[in-house]
Amino acid sequence: MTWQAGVMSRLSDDLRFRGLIHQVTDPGLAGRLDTEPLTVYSGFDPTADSLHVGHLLQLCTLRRLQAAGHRPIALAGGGTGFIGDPGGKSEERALLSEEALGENLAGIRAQLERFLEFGPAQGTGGALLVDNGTWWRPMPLFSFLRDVGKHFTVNQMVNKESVRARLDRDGQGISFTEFSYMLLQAYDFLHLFDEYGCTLQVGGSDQWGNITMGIDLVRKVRQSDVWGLTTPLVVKADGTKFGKTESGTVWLDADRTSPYQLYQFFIRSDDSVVAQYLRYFTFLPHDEVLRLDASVTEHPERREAQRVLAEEVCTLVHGAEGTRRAVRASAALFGEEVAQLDERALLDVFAEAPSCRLDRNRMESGAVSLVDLLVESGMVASRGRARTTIEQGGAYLNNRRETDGERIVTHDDLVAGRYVVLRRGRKDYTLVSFG
RNA sequence: GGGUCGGUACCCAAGUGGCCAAAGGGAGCAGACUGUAAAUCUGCCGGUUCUGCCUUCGAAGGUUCGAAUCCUUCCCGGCCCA
Repeated sequence: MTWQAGVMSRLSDDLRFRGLIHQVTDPGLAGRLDTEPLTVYSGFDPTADSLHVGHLLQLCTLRRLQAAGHRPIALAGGGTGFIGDPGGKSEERALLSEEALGENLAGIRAQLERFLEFGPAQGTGGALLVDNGTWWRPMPLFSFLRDVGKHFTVNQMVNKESVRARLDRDGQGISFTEFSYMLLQAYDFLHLFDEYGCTLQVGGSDQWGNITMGIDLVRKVRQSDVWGLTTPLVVKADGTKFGKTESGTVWLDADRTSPYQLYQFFIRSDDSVVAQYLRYFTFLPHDEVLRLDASVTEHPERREAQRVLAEEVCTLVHGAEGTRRAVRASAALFGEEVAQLDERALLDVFAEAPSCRLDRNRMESGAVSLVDLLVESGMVASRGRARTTIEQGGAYLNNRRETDGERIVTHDDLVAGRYVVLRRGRKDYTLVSFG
């Protein structure tokens, strides 16, 4: 990536416009971001083999920085992932096995590549992916205690919010291992400073304490100034944690959360947060963002901002083709005339939406009732629940409400010769395929 | 190690021999209203072959016609003492 002063000069304005700056360690940082290329890092803990939408803000922020000419380093915590960050959790974390960690790192690596341009060779301006396991594993305990531990007092460590929370909590402790986490993260910054000239760490607002410790360490040991920037905590309209639904985490891995499901997650965003999400998670020009803001105010029923948001994020994460299918599947399912759908549209739906296969012969012999369908497709947990749902009017076959639980599914119900669209409630669809 | 209080359904939390599949709240689900939004109101919220039957109140035994409730042992946690 080439150095473009013109692009970079607008970076701080862009970050401000998008509300991405929660805290900075130095008021002068904004100006610096606009005038000189920096190497910046953000850490990702490999607690699973996929990132989830909770990581989206950091991913997008690094991407913005890179687009403006800075060099991003994604730090995969192969070393710290062994330890566990005590912040944000009320309990001690289970340690990861070495194999699990390796798999997780591989999965995350692939996803990072969707957001950042990794250079052909390190040091040529492309993004870098580094694993802190490479320096932590060979680190002798004595070196750690002498070279890292010596620079911190337990007093300041104990005063960190993340530690306090654990100390104050009755019945919970914090292990020495997790207590050490902040030292590891602080040293990571020093290491990246030494190796790559990294002078900026960005992270979520919960990382503030860890980031400042790294800055202190670099200052003490190298007499150099480095900086930190935190982004706001993303919350849902009700103030709870972003990224979880009733059915669990929204992953960036298509095998865990399909493009359709990701698209649906964002299209359902509340009016009250969509403007914010648009700023955080898309790269649309400011005037387009403002236009969509107005659209929410003037014609909320069009859900234009939600549509654009969902499409943009889905494209970023899964690419144009996956998004096309997600949009098409959504249009098909949420449109009225399921019976009219052609095979091609159904295949898109089948590929994207939750689906299941049932035995055709069983259906042909008249042995599959609506209750069976609901239970066997996994949409409800028990036959009792299925009956309740049907009685309450929450069950639909091919988008037509059915109120008879014993209703038998016949081949007359099939769409395109083998499918049945099952729906529970307003927006929960499953495509059932016979044979 | 001693004392003491406690472990109830997804979470919080009542219940302290029968009227308990177990109050209440939250979460969740469905419906109405809508815009695949929010708010509100209504219903559901252990399973089932459903006026019954089965499984559940930390675990295992026991007392009793009958136990989430009483007894014994054990496991886990809070607090206090050592």
